[in-house]
Amino acid sequence: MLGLSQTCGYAILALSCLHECGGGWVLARDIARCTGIPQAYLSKVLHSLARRGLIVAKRGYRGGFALARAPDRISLLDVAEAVEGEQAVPRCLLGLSECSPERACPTHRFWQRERERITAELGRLTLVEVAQFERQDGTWLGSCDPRNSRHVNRRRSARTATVNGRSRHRDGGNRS
Amino acid sequence: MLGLSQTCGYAILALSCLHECGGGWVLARDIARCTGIPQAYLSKVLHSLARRGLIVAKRGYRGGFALARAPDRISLLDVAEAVEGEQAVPRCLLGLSECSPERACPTHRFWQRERERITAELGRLTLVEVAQFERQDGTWLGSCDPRNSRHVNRRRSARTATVNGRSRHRDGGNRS
DNA sequence: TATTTTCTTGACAGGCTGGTCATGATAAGA
DNA sequence: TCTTATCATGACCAGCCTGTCAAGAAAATA
Repeated sequence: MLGLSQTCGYAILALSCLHECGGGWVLARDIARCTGIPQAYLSKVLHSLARRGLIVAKRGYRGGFALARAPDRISLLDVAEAVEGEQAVPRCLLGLSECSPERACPTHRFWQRERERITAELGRLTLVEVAQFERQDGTWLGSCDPRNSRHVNRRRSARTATVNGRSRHRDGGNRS
Repeated sequence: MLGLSQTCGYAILALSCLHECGGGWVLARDIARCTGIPQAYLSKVLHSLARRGLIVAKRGYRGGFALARAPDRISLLDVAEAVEGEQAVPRCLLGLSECSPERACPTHRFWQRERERITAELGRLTLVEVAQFERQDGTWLGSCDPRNSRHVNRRRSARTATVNGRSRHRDGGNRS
């Protein structure tokens, strides 16, 4: 099947959800309800995004997740590589391990071009474009706003933890 | 991972190998040796290609496999759909089940265009183009000629069973 | 310090993909 | 009819992806 994994789709939905909240800690539970992703699985996806430094996590009372950097600096390619590893867009369309310019598969040249187009587009699309898309069309899948949830942290706490605006960038690093 | 399955790559290698033999029954064992595909697994791949009518199989002494129709009428898209089902190039890049024009994911429009390009190219590329590619570059992975193998059927038997030139088209149908 | 809240993480399960092995079915020829 | 060559197919396995569950660790607060 020629496509990214479902987990990658989940990751983009979750990040977009965090972006929509405009900074502040958002509970995994609320992201799950907002996006429809199974919560237990979402926890693992979020964890892998945190490990790759795309988001930061805070445990305990009034904890949650937040973007680790500005939304225009998180591309869909970043997400794909965080979730699926470096080879999210593989070199050989046919999945042949020893396909190279010297020893190529028949789709090699075509896929080389196409791969560049796809990689470039995934690199260009950031969470900002995703949000714009949503506003323009109103068709985005995860359009429920987690801030309207009864479980979400109060707005004032969202101001305290200004994650996007830099200030706690280095927090993402010191994890075991 | 954004790519077709390895099995699909196997299928294209195997079909190309059959085409290179220019008609006549080729043993699964020889295709396996020529392409490097594990023989037991190749058997299953060939079987699924036979079920979809891309090749014909003959059991018993001097049996083997042969293309069921002319090589320029077997596209890579045919192969992908035979092996991976109709949705070889899925509608949603992110694998989201409910992604549609009314309720879209952020990559929807981009992927719609890209999907058409890829599908068209896979539909255009047939076994003939694959063979041309091989001749031009000499880089094709499965370039060992199974006819040079000590196990292959004698050339005279290859003339007997002219599969490509029509004549036994209907054989593919009557299987339980 | 005890409690509550929340993320973390390991165990596990089901389905799919890639792969192996053994047995059965069938075709040709002696 | 017997033998041999060959494909067909079911059982099985390992690894990955998706998903669930539960116990553990950490942070805030009373």
